[in-house]
Amino acid sequence: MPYDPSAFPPFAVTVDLVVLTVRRHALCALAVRRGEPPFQGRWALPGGFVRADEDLSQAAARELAEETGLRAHDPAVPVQDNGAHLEQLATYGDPKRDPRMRVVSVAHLALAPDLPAPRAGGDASNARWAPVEELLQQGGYGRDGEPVAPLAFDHAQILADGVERARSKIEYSSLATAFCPTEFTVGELRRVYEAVWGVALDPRNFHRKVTGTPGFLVPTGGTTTRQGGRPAQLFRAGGATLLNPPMLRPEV
Amino acid sequence: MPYDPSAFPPFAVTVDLVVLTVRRHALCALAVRRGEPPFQGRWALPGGFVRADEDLSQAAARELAEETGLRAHDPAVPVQDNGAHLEQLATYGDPKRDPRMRVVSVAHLALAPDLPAPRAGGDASNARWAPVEELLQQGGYGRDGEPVAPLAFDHAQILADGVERARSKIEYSSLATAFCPTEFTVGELRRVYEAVWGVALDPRNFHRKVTGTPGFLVPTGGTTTRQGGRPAQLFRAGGATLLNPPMLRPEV
DNA sequence: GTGTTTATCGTCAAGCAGACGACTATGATC
DNA sequence: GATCATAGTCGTCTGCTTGACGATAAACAC
Repeated sequence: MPYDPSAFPPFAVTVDLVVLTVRRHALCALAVRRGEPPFQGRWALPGGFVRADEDLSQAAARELAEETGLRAHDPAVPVQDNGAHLEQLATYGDPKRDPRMRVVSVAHLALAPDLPAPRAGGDASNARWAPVEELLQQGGYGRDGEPVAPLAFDHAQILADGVERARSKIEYSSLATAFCPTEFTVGELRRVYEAVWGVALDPRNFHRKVTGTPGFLVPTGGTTTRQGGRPAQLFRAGGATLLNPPMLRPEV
Repeated sequence: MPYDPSAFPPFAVTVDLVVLTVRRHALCALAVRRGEPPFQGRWALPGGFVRADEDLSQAAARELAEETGLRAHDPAVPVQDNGAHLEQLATYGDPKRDPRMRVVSVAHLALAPDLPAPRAGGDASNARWAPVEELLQQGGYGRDGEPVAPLAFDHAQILADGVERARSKIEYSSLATAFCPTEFTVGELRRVYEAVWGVALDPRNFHRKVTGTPGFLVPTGGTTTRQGGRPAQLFRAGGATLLNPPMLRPEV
């Protein structure tokens, strides 16, 4: 099969972002309102076209910065400051997923600590953090009683895949610390697990597990009472990125 | 940002396949020899352009069938007959990964039982099963003393990612059975784990683990002596696709 | 002070994994 | 046919991890 430029059809390639954070004990995702057809006025995942000279991860990092101001982190470096974790999720290329043309979307997953309200081109009403269950329920009613339209395109599927990736990955990695600020307490980390998994964990067993895993948490020496109650030790994420044996998600 | 068709550059989209199998106690991958530039004469992963009306998974299944004659399996259905397991691996889109043009490749991972020698357009010399360490070593010498050229494009990276995916996924899923024929013995399944992980496992503990996990293996009633020694029970893969608690890979 | 909240340490029993002994049922070899 | 080599299968024991849960500690609110 010789090289024949007419032998392949042209595609548009985009990146879509599943940006997750934990707000008020709930796992939330960033959604933006579409300003033009198709799906005008509907909520969608942030994303955009990959530029001609851009790598996929560069495009994802650029979109993330444009939407949230977050800098993406080199995955090889442990999570520090307020950089977000960013990784490729999966690629979606159904021929009919975009009615305009053939679009292949390389979805990425970003995990970020709780952030100020998002901006989308400076317009706050066109971007928001929404609980993932609210975004994923099809045709129900949101917390404010307003009817909820499903996400545009196949973004509900992409979001569901991203949430599932996050849920399973915090089992065996230190990724949950990406949802926390630089310094955090064991209790704050536990509340992240509880929000992402939607379960309640035993504070004593959780404390034993995370403090007993070498290299997972590094004490900073400080303490805080920002959660109330007895002062809690502050930690930073340690160098260990793999949790072995994994944190066990309680069976449903 | 209004819809502007000139706002995005056209891409070529391909699928590349990491097809793994276990032959003679070694994890092997399917490689094809390139017939045209660039990288003419070098080994590469099989793959090809996605057609205009084709989904990504369809394109991957088509390429797999063209190269091996294998039918891909619906992932929702437990592995049966000689269908191969096929799943999306990751997408590679470095602007310079193909010197001819901008190509985004959606790599897929296929796991197959040991197969007869492959064919590439009917020409056996242009397709082969090669041990993955042989394909991944850069500029060394193969088992026959012949110098080994690295794989074309970024295929060494893709292969390495696919191998790592397979290695980690058999820990917590029943995916290792995809390397086995329909009916297999506990020892044969153990040799799959040993080949994929490159370690030796205790036959007694392995037997206890896999036969003690409900729904993982279903006895067919038959026995075989094809491995020599005492006759062994034959099993089929059970409905359980998740292995909990996981099979522990011995630490390096 | 009393109560509430959160953090942290300890105890105990059940389950699982790793190490390894013992026995079984074939084919191969003498 | 006896012996050996090979592979499969069943048990035992020990140590580690988990899940359930009691107890104590250190802050704040009243």
